[in-house]
Amino acid sequence: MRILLVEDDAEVARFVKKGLQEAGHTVEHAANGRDGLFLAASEGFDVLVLDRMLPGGVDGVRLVETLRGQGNRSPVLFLSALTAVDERVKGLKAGGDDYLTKPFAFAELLARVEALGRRPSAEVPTTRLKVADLELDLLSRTVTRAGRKIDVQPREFRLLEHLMRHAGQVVTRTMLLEKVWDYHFDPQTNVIDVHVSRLRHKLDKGFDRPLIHTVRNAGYMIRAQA
Amino acid sequence: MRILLVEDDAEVARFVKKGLQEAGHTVEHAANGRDGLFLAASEGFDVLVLDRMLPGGVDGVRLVETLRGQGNRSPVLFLSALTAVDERVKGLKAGGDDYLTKPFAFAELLARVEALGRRPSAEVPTTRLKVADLELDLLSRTVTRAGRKIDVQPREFRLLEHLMRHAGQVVTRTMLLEKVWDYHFDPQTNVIDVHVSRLRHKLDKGFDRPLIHTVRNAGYMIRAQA
DNA sequence: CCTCCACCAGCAGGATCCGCATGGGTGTTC
DNA sequence: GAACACCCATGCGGATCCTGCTGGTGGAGG
Repeated sequence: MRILLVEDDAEVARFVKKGLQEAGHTVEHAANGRDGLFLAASEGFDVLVLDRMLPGGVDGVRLVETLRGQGNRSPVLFLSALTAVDERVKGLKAGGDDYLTKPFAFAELLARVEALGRRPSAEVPTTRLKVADLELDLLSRTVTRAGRKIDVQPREFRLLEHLMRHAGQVVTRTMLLEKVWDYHFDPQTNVIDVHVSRLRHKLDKGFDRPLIHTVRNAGYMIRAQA
Repeated sequence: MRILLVEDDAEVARFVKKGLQEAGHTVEHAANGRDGLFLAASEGFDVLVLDRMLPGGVDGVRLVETLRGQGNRSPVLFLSALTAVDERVKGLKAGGDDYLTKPFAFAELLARVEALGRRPSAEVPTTRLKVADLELDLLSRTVTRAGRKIDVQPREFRLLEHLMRHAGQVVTRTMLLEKVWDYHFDPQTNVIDVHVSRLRHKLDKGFDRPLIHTVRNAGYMIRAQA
């Protein structure tokens, strides 16, 4: 399960991250709201664990509200030292799904995170993928960036879909050949390069922040951050 | 929102039920696990609020496990006097989605119940159309009849989609020209006839009950009945 | 029986799409 | 700094796929 932890207290963060990883999950950590928002918006996580109070403008509630405004429905668990009922209600009303107060037992945190992750897995067929301002609608087979429609060809669509389903992760050429081309061998040509190039041309042309990134000697990755 | 409350303590039950109703929800109440299970299994609720301890064999955890075993995924909030972390973890692991310990503030219960109800209600866009044993999956752009995959071309797909969206209703040629071909004039040819014919060939060939019906001097209609 | 409407097979034009090769650029290594 | 590996972009050619039209046939309705 891919989990995003946004927590400024380094000690708590280390503790939680370690525990979740030992339970077999993948954990990304951000130390402030701005970074957290960025990651949450650009990559797909199964669960977000947010500190309610965060340094630097963007606190937990603000973060959730922004995400929900963007149509992001990832389940959110708030972690907070604020025990007052009012605070908890505020967090839940803002779009949080659960609220756990510090100090907490790690076993309970884990159980709650897994409970949250369980739900959406009850297959809700994703109908649209989103990375930053780039959206891909599986139903209408439509791609838009910053609201503007972009025409892509079938193969390009499959390629982009695969990249977006693994946003934030490096996708190797071999994986692409398998999943997008159904090739189970090396075609000895640069088919992939060509299609990536064409996608780039259509998606990133005219935008200062490119979304498709090359990872030398590895493959490609799509995400917001440069 | 339809909420099922399973709680043996009459006082608590009255209090919770009243509060939820005042917040605009519909509440059914069962005083023991057996009744609760029966209601939950036979009617559709948006959220289940279960007492962890219940008289008479079927307690909260048992109830959830049974429901989950039946494929019921309704979100569950446990209400319990058992505050031990182990107990909470047990409830969550059994398939519960949240766990609130007594005594609790009603405002928090309400916020949590509404948080639980929020998730699945996020509008589920229709992703597949179905007429008799014919299915059309918008996501994978796939058509199957009686489980067997059928290849259709893009235009045929649009045609079929439009027919199925108006299953049981006559669809005129003019409507089809407008919606499927984006023609706003009469092409003076039998384009439609041809495509309908091709669809028929693919869909109804080999089945005794045809789905596509001609309505003379009117148009076409798709439906199960002959 | 006659007429009109609908059906279907075949055909051919066209457009789309895709993959390859080539030449240029950039980062890396020695 | 030179050689190398990796990656990028563009143009081209081919092949497939798709689509719409024609024209003859069948059947329903009057």
